[in-house]
Amino acid sequence: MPAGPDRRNPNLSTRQLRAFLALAEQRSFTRAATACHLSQPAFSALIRTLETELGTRLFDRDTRSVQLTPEGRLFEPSARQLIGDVGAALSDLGDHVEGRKGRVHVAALPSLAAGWLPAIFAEFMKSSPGIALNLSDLLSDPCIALVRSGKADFALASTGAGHAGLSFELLCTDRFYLVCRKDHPLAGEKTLTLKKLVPYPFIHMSRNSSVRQALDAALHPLQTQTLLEVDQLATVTGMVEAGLGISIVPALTLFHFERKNLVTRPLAIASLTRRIYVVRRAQESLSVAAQALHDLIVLRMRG
Amino acid sequence: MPAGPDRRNPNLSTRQLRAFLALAEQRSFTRAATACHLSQPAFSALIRTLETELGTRLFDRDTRSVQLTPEGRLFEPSARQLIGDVGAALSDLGDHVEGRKGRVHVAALPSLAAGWLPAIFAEFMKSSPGIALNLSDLLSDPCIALVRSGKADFALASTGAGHAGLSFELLCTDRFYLVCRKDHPLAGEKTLTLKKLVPYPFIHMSRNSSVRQALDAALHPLQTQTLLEVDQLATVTGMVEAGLGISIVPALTLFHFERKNLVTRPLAIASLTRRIYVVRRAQESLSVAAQALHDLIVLRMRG
DNA sequence: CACACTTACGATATTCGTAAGGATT
DNA sequence: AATCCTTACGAATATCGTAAGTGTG
Repeated sequence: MPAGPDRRNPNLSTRQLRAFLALAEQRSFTRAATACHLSQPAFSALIRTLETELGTRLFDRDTRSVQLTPEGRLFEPSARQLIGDVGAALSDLGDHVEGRKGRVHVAALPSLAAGWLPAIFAEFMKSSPGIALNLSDLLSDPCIALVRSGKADFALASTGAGHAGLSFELLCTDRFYLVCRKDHPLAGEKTLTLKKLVPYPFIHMSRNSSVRQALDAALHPLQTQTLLEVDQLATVTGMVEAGLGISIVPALTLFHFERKNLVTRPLAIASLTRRIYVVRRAQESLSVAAQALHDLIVLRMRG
Repeated sequence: MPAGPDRRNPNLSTRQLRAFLALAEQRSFTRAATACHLSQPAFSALIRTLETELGTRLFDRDTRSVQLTPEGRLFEPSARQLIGDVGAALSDLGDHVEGRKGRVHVAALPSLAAGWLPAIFAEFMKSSPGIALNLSDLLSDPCIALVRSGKADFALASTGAGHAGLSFELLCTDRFYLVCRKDHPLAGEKTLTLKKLVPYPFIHMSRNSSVRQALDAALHPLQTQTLLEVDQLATVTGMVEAGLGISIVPALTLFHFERKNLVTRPLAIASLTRRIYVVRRAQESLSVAAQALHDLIVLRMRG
């Protein structure tokens, strides 16, 4: 027995709908076939197949006239609507694929969000004006949580514990700098070692910040003389500028400390680094827009 | 050069959309292929073709996991909506094709609309409860005009002038009857000839009615003694019953005259007939619902 | 007999399922 | 080793275009 069209799951194609609409408009197989870039018999077969699948004649035709049946007239607005909806969906998808539309949600450490990302965001927004950007400036763990939950496309963070299902790509290794007042004794030291710094009062970031964690790991087992722990780098700036103490911060945060009365000096200590990772969900590709921003970030960082 | 997918007119099929949705739900090529009644490699090719046509990867897959890409997630609601819309359109069309939905607009002569059609309409409405009926009870010319303009599906009328583009199918030949009071001299006549009728005062339908036109054509060149011309058959009934005169009416209108004081007697005069036609647009099929009503009308008239 | 849709038919392209391959756990 | 997706490939199917057929004005 020949397999007839499945009335429950008919296989309808946009070609058939376009052919149907072309014929409804042209009222001529020959002209409609031309419009569809098909030979007339092939076009005729296309219509016949559609009619078979729908289970009804759609056109009354003889050699002299072609016109819609009542059922054809009933179907025409549906077909027009469907073709329009398909076109809209495909156009929207195309816009996203080609970077004209989109949204990227980035989670980034505050130390990156304030100083280093703005220029990149500005560049990206200029080259991709249709793409909306979203930035969550949070500590490392909340950043990673946003990625895990799917709310953020990727994060720029230091790694905490092991995270199954996430991939970590090393973006850069951030070296640390001493920050102190120009009139501080250390400002003129020739070579800076940890031992020389430890005696002075420190202004620290709080212990849950990635800056502090990297620093503590590097200093261990040395103990610093902690004068104050604060949450914001800008507060560190103010405290150091007021002469309350010194601090050690990563290179990417130095823009906070480019001030008249302050000195920043690199610490040539190999172990004293902070690793910044691009964190994303493993086995899941980035959206076109997110990939583009990711690529720009990597390019500007490494290039 | 291989013909790539036309980004402007992509050929998208419901099978592809259903496959996409099945895979998005099942997150497994094997299970989704089974759900789509396809071998797994064939299903895989179907997805690959769809991705090629859309110009983007829709799923991230490896041996361990299958999940939507961001673009796939963007497309999913569209696909779901499209499949739903297609299903709704096809279901609606199917309802019409199978007679569960529909509307039929009939135009019919008043002489048919009052006496003969109601029983047929009642029968049709009972057997096809989902189909809405519309009846325009008008004189022949307006009936035909409704058909020509597309407002009515078909008409039951006598033919007027020649009408290009319309088809006339003889439904029945209506014989004429004398109508008079029981106490009228003609009520007891053995054989009725036109000559015997002519001397009596007549109650006539107005000249633009099909009843009158058929009658005049048959009587010619005889002249009747016209007492009164009225527009409604019911008025004829009243006038004849009041003893003002006699009348000649077609068989299909006799239900108006089934009254205690009246007599109806067939006129065995071959030329005295009225032809009732089914009038419809040539080269245009009737809707399923209209065809069903048409068939019932013909069956009940001729069967 | 001219025009327009349908049917016939061989050629081409697509799609199918089975079987083998490759990657991951 | 087991599982799952991809690739390979011959077979079945569908679709195409050319050419002949058919019916109507």
